[in-house]
Amino acid sequence: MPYERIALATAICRERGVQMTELRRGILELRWARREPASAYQLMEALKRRDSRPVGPPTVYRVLAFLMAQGLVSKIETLNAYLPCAHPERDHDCMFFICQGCRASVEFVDPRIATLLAEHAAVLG
Amino acid sequence: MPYERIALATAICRERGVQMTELRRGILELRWARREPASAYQLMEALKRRDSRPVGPPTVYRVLAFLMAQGLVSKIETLNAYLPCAHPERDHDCMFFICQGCRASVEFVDPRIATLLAEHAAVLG
DNA sequence: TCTTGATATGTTATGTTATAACATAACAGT
DNA sequence: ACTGTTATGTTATAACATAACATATCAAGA
Repeated sequence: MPYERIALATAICRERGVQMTELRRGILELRWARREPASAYQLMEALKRRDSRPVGPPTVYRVLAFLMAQGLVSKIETLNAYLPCAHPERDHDCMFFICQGCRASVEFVDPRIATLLAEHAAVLG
Repeated sequence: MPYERIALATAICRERGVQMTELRRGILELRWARREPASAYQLMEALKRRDSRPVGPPTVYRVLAFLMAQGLVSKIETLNAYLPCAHPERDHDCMFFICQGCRASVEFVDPRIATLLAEHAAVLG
């Protein structure tokens, strides 16, 4: 299952003319490997453990920025942590619930909410 | 206008049996003085300039935590910054738009969104 | 008004998250 | 191979936040 996620992500990048590099794939794989949000520094540690290739914070943040730009991961601002995004192929206004007990996450999408937000935005400016 | 905000906040605290101290009032006033979100460290600087009373980060964060608990300010997670909350008397699921150009903020409330979120939460667990 | 327990603030140090600035490497098309 | 673009490495530091412990202030009863 994680493999299919990676294959899909790779295909999407190909189609968009951006590069799914080994580093980016590695971090995306790490992200799909666990269900809990992971911080940039946790991912940095995990990557070092897995590949014994040390990377610095800027590298990790750049990769996360790229993956977010492609809709492959989302940042959970309240946790300063990152989650993989289940539907990168669609334009995504996805939202997440995070269990306060076990930190597990569930993604969902509701266009009605986006519509309501857009209405407010239109009224307010 | 800001004065009324402070008076209302003070009354609310009184009613709830919690203390609206000088420090807390000072930070809340600073928050109402500007329309843009302000970070904890910016508030710390502003307070020092105004009162020439230096306070440390823990103090500021504690005051912000208190004000948030009372519904008097909200944290904008994407900015690590804080905004005063317009309706502390009501139980508040308020949301904000922040202008990416000028950083001005507008608060709004929409119970329909809260309802939709609650529905999803119920379905998902 | 003195004591006392609770609440609030001060202080020091450090932990955590994120980015600026600049150097090097890998890649894609010619 | 050459060259412009994209990606990554490296060093240092900025920005945000809290742990742990000390002191002060308040509120209410003896």
